[in-house]
Amino acid sequence: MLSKKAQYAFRALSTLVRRDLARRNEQNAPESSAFDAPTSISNMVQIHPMSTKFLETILLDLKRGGILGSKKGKGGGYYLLKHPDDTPLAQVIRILDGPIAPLPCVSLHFYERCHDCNEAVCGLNRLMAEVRDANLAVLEQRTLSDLAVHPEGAAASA
Amino acid sequence: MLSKKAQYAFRALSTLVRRDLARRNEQNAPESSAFDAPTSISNMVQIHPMSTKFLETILLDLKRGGILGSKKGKGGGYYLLKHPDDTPLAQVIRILDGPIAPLPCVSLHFYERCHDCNEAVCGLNRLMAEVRDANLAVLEQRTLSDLAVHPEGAAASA
DNA sequence: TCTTTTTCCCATCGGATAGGTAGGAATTAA
DNA sequence: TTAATTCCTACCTATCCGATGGGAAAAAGA
Repeated sequence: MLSKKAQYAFRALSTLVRRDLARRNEQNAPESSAFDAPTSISNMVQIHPMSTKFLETILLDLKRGGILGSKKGKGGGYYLLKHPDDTPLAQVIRILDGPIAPLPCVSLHFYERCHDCNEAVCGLNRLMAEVRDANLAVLEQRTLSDLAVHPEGAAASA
Repeated sequence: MLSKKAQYAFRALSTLVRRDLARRNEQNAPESSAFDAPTSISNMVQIHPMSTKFLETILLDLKRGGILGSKKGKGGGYYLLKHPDDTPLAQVIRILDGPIAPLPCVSLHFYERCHDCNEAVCGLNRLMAEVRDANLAVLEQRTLSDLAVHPEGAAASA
């Protein structure tokens, strides 16, 4: 299960993505994220109500994780460092929740040796690697852009 | 990530599966699990070293979950209620760790409404349902039998 | 009947983690 | 100078994870 951190992160990111895509559209500037339109925490909380302080720590994590940039002071806030298409959901989850794999011994980014089994012949290892791959097939393919897409062109936000 | 409970469960189950399959093979009795060959906790711990007391609670969970049967007293122990082919890994995980889905609002067996989003238009909901399906494609298909299979006919256990 | 071996049940416990809060320093724009 | 913002450190509380202890109940064998 995703932690609250990851869930809130996706909420906040969906706001940033929608703004980012809208700006690109109106400015007809498909390349490189601009640094001029940061969104403040208080702004994000207005759109998706949640604890301001908690969101603060989450956005800091996303910044340290290389997904967001920030601008301090009046008019400051956070912005996407890359095009939404270029940040897979897997990256967000790894930053906030750690490993995606169901076992440390099959994790790609957080590997830890399994001390009481031989990985080459361990049935569980092999099966959980399958599960990991099934997850990654979705989470590395889907990106922040997909967060903002609504199937039937519905208007409400989420 | 799987809990230790689930990991230990799979270890213990792999012992039961191997015994079960071996017995079926030598007795040439393909139908219905026999009730005459229970394996005790102390026996399982000898094969896969772990806390006896902890394994006790795990096996009790598996029994309540409908996977194992038990026999008390001298010569007693636990045994599979069904053919190993007929217990998907998903069932084991649900008993010990709860939901497989990454969010309660996309869980099939542990569904909980998502109070601050409209599921019909929530981008995250839709994406996490994809993740859930990718997981289930493996975990409902693979069974206890797959736990006991070693790819290259290696001899060591795991 | 008595003893041994087992499952079964209930209570507890220490440490870690999740989720969230508090207070203030540093930076920036107006 | 002031107001708005990010940034940083520390803390807090409740829950859960992993594990243990002490028996009661059942069954088999001597």
